Amino acid sequence: MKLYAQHGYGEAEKINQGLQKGIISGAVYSAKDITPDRLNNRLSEIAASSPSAARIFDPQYYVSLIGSDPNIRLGKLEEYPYFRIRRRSQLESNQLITDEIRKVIKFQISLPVTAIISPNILISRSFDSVEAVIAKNFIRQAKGIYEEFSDNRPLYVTLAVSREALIDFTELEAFLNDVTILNSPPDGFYLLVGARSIEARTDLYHTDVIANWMLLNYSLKINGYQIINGYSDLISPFLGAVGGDIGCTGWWSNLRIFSMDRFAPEVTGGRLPVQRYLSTKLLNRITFYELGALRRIIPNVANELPMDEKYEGEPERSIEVLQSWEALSSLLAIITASGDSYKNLEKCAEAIKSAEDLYTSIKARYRLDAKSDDTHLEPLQEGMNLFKKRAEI
DNA sequence: ATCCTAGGAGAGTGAGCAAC
DNA sequence: GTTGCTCACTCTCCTAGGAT
Repeated sequence: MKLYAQHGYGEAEKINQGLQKGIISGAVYSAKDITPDRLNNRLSEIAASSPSAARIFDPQYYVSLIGSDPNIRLGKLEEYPYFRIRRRSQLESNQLITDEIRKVIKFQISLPVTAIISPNILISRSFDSVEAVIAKNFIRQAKGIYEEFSDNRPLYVTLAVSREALIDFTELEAFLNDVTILNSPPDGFYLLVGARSIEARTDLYHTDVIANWMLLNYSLKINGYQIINGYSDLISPFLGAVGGDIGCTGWWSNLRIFSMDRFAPEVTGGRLPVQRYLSTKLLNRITFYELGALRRIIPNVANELPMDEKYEGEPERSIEVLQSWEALSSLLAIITASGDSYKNLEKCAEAIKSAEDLYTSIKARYRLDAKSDDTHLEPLQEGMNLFKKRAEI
């Protein structure tokens, strides 16, 4: 599995540096945080400086149904020619869906992207809902419309699902059956799993969410689709183990977990987050000062990768995401090396087991911050077991 | 234990200006 | 008219720590 940058507010040199260091192999740009003009320039710059890098654009069409709250934060999204606030009832018309897909694809055709992403809405409640019917329509029509443009780049269709909808296994199976018998299938999917909010860590670290997210990757792969997992962050290794092709993560917390919160009216101010260090051994992030303290008593916590030396004290802001990319890409390389799901899953199990052991030895000597603790391990373990049962591996 | 606000830094923006 | 620069300001991010 390869890693892409999930772009957001305040790009600066982060993506350039990630590509130069070879710790990411592409980037997914977000319409909200870049003007159409600048987007075009950035994509061209990357094409020139890193010709082999994947360059993709998420049109964020799913925001169209967010509602009419005047305070929603659309950022630059409104400057895009295809974007308009819609009501769900409008999308019950097949003709409108056709037109919308065409507009979004037409916009991307002129960009120096390496693949096209066709739009979709978010399935927020259930795979058995009006929204899901609309979403299936977006999926069915995409390839046919794309063929009008006689372009030869791969086409990915957005599939955005909330964790609530994903949890229902029976409905998920029925949905997968529909999607795997398409007349004109796309090359793959740009898969997003939405949490209710950015803070709730347990929202996605939940047995059924992990199991079914893995199952989506596994089933789609078996049916010949490529899968780009947007905002997958530390769950990527588990998705890559069972067939996911790409994982993505970015620098802010809203680029590591997908949530419509990103577009909701702003709540309050805040201060910059304490900088964290992604430990591949713990399958989690800890604060830079925890790393500093633990290094002396349990040196095993460090990844032994080049970026470690930037964490002697508090690192520069722009370093944090590079460290995340470096650590995650090395973890992905280890876990998904064999290309065989069964063997990869054994690697995952080993990783969880050694993380548990490491946490045990830390707990005896040091008290960790709540977000740095081991609560993610159990749902990962249980989710993986449930996945195996459901996929009959 | 939970809620809520203060507050700093980096990046983007646009006006103003100078050089060509 | 265009380009490139500075400067002051705005936007966006987020959590520590005081208040409840």
